[in-house]
Amino acid sequence: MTVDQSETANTRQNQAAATRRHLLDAAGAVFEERGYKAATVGAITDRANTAHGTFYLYFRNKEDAFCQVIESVIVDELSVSVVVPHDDAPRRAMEDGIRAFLAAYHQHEGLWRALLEGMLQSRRVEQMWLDLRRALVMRLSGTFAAQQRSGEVREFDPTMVAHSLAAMTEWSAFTYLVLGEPTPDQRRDPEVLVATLTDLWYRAIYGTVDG
Amino acid sequence: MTVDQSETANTRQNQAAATRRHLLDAAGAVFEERGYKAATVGAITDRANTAHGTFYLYFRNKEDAFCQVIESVIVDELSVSVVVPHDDAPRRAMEDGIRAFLAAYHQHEGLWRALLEGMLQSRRVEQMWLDLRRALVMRLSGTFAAQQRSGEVREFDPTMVAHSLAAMTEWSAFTYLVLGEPTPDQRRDPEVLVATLTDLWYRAIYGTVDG
Amino acid sequence: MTVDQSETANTRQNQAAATRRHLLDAAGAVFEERGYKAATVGAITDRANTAHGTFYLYFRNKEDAFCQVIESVIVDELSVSVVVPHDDAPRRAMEDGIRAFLAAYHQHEGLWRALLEGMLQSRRVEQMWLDLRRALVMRLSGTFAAQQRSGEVREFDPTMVAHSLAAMTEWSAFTYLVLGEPTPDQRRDPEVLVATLTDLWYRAIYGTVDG
Amino acid sequence: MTVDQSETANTRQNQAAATRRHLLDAAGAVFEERGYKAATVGAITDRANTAHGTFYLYFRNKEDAFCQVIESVIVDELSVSVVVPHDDAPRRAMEDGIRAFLAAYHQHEGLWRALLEGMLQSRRVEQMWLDLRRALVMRLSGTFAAQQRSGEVREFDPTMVAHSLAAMTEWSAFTYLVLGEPTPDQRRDPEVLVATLTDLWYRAIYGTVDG
DNA sequence: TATGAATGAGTCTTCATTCAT
DNA sequence: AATGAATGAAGACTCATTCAT
Repeated sequence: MTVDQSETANTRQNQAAATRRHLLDAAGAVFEERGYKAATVGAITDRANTAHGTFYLYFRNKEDAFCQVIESVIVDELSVSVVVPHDDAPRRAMEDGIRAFLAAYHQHEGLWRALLEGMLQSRRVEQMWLDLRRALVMRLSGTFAAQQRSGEVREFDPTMVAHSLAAMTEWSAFTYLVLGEPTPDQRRDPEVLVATLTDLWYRAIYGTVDG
Repeated sequence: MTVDQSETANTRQNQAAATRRHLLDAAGAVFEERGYKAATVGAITDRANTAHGTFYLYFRNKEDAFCQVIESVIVDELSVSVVVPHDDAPRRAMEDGIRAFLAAYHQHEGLWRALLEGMLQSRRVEQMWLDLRRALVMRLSGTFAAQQRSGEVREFDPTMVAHSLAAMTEWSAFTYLVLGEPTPDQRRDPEVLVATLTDLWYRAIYGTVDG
Repeated sequence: MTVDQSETANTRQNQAAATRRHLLDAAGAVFEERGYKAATVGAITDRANTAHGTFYLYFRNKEDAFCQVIESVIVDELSVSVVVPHDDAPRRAMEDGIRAFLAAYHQHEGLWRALLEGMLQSRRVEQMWLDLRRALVMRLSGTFAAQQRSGEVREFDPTMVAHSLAAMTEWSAFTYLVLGEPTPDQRRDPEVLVATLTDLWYRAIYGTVDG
Repeated sequence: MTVDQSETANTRQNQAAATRRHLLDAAGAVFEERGYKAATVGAITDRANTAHGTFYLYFRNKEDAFCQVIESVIVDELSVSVVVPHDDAPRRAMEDGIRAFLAAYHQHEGLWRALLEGMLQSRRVEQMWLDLRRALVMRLSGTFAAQQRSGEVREFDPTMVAHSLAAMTEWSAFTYLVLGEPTPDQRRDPEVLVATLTDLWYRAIYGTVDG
């Protein structure tokens, strides 16, 4: 292969990568705006300034494109939000983790909404979401178990508690940030939710019950 | 109006009521089985043994039918699960309320799933769901506020805590009962979730924090 | 059910039957003109003056429509061409059968062509065609076997001979009538083919070999 | 032109010839497996390990490639099967010719099927097929005419009989070998067909009719 | 009140072919 | 000679909704 061919190949690869990027960005924007079902391939290619058929050069179908969007957009950001407990400031660690998660959520509200919708309509999206969630819950559960072994926290079923706290966090975030609950008219302040959730998490793990 | 006419009218009204009932039942079953989007008017009228067009005599459209189904099926059952605190056994009251809610959920898993889906696709369904939810959260919030005034419980933002605990409960229920999380292979035992949630609720409201 | 309703129902049934007829006729014409693959649902509904969706009220899909066309158009006509041997004039009976078959072919040349094409592209069409053909071959084979038992004709494998004579007849007809072989420039005269085929059939069944 | 250039040119030519060969082989395999319409240019270039665009360096389009495949694969083999009558053993000569034809057919069943399909969808393929066929029929017809002039065989229209016997042979072969008729469940034995066809050919040409 | 035939907008997907490099 | 990214026309099929009877 001559240098010339190599350069040509490189140029083309870059072009292709750019096209893929345009499509992925366009797909992200369209899913964000319209949700899963209402997003159409036509809207994506229009926004990406490519021909309709070009879409199928990079994605098998809409489902595939959606999964790629989620993976490229959400998964990365979410990994930041892993709760890393500091021995000396457990509450602070929790708070940071929750804040990071809510920030990731806030960043792509429409996409989370679309993910929820897609999960209910596509087996593959559901699986992707479940895998994502299970990884988080299991990491959390492992942390709890370790803390139990070292006597830091009381006894409880680490998996069920991790599951429930995770549920509280995601669904609170969704209803509060995306849907504007529980008081629709007011301004959202993510910090209010951070404070509430951190408090509940902390009580759930470290708190004691009087009676 | 003669007696005869009146009787005829009555008969007609009864007929109509029966038809409406058939359609509502059929719609409930179809939404339960297929979800919101995948449910078709044809499937509903087939199951109800009515003509396709009859559907539009009783419902403005699919969205309307879904809302009526939800209202007739879910709302009633849900009202049972309102947490009514007894002064003497607050934990027991909580547990009963949570158990009732999970039971209602368990009863109509497919419908809850469809509700989630419909909420993400139809403004009106979203509104219905939000109204439903807000009523619950506000009732809960009011109870908390009252308990705070009487000194039974510590200080916290009653609305935010109600919102978050409700979120934990519904989303735990959905992921646990409908999606089979967090451990897909095991049998679901609602009581395990009841115990976990009750514990977390109780700690959230009545627990104290050591440090 | 009142008389009025019955009349209404009847009127609608007639309407529907008419629509179905229009679609079937249109489909026949379109398949005749364009062949199987090139025929489109749009072309059919355009010609039938119905909406696109109406097509799917009467046919599951294009394949289904084609099969219905073939069944309504070809099968009937073909049944006429069954060879009914008269004891006293076997050659005349053969000739009449062959002539009838060629006439049926001639009537719907494009449709036969489309049938051939559809058979190669759709499992269901292939099956329909094979069933049609096998019935003919087997009837013929049975006739030959009977004639052998009564000593009218020599010994040979009745099924294989029936198969081969049928093949000669259909493929001769196709290449001669539809494709214009073997001498493309001349006028087709079906009687020439009738004479040739009758002669070959007769020799195959009743002829003797000198050496 | 220097020697060096010439050698380079030669190398290039060989490369090109090799590429063409790869594409032709790949096309043959793909048409054989999938038929005419279902074969895609992409499948061919994939199998040939060339770029998609390279296909159009060697063929004007799919139609052209198919014709070239047919010409390179079928025409050669078919020329073997020409019936060459020996004066002393006419029946044996016929049998050998028929056997050779069936063998050629058997060798490339999928391709014959594709040829039939292509012929019905492309004017140019139809023309190629007709030319091929007409050459055979005319050669046969000429042979018959010569035999008639030398008094070896009876009087008949040599072209029509050649046309009909050819039709019997090809369509028998197709339905028997490719489609598995007339008795789908049994094993195919080409020799059974050879025997049947030879008998019918012989009777058609050399037989006499009693009455 | 009930019927059910008819509508037609809306989407996905495939693939032969082109062309700049 | 070879590449492979891009094109875009074409067609099947679904289904909520309407409306004449």
